[in-house]
Amino acid sequence: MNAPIVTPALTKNQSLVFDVLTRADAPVSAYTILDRLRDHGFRAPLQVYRALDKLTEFGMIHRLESLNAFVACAHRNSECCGGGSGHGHGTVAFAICDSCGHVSEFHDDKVDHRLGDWAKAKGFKPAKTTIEIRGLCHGCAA
Amino acid sequence: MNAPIVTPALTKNQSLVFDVLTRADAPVSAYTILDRLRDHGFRAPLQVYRALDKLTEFGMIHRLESLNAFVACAHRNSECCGGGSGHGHGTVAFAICDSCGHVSEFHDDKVDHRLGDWAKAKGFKPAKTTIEIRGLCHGCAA
DNA sequence: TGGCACACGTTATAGCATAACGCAATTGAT
DNA sequence: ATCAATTGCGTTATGCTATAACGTGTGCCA
Repeated sequence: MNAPIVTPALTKNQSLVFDVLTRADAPVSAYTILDRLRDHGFRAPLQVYRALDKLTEFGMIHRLESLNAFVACAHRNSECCGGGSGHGHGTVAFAICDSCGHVSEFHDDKVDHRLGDWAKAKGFKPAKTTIEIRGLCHGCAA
Repeated sequence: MNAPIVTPALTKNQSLVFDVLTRADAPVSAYTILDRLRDHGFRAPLQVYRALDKLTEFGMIHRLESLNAFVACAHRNSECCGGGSGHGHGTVAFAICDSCGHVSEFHDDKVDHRLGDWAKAKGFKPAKTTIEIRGLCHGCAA
């Protein structure tokens, strides 16, 4: 059932954007990505957004809705997030430190099932689920 | 003019904004609220945002992060969402129909505890948790 | 070799949110 | 009463986030 997780061949722009995200230790906004890629020829937001769209579609990055920013998927190589077709496992949750910006990505089957059960009971067809916990990480809560 | 519902005494602007949200059958953006209140003297986004901030603080409305829009709290009169001080029950989740825009607000203790347990295990101190399921409601999924 | 799909580049515009200033009304302790 | 602190209000200006609409180039393959 598992097609090997073929990382699709990325275009130049997609690689550049993905690189910025993998190097970052915190979420990065689209416009910050743009600024960091000006030296590589990026001039307009659309160049960034188009790459972000594709990378999201590939399941290689995530958008943090409460931040309007993006992170590389933490579950490298495992069938974490699923791409366009055969989704990996379900929803991913994020714990975001409001102080240092660090993001922990995790998955919880029980939460997933619980929300799925609610949807089933209501006849709601989920397409994408967002779970984001804002707060203070262990280090910053000290 | 309609007298506002009970709850904390609202200022005029807060009442007007809250009214717009209670009348709406779908989430409303700040700028849409602004447009709907021009006849009542609203001229600038800040008038809306300031009211929204307060209403959020009072627990009377919710912000939908994945939509950049706002809804009135569905749990009228019960101490659902908690205000500045004594919080009502925990996190609220939303199911948002991408077709008709309808939003169902619900709460699930198990999900709440589960996420709480994760946080406790990691030493993460949650401040605000967002759970939003985008998809198609029963009627629209037909 | 013509049509298609897709990435790319550019300009312009739309939509969301806050900074910084000053004024007015309220409260509440002196 | 009066002053000071607080809070809400209004305005202008600005910044950040995202997409529309147009056209170009390239590779594929029927």
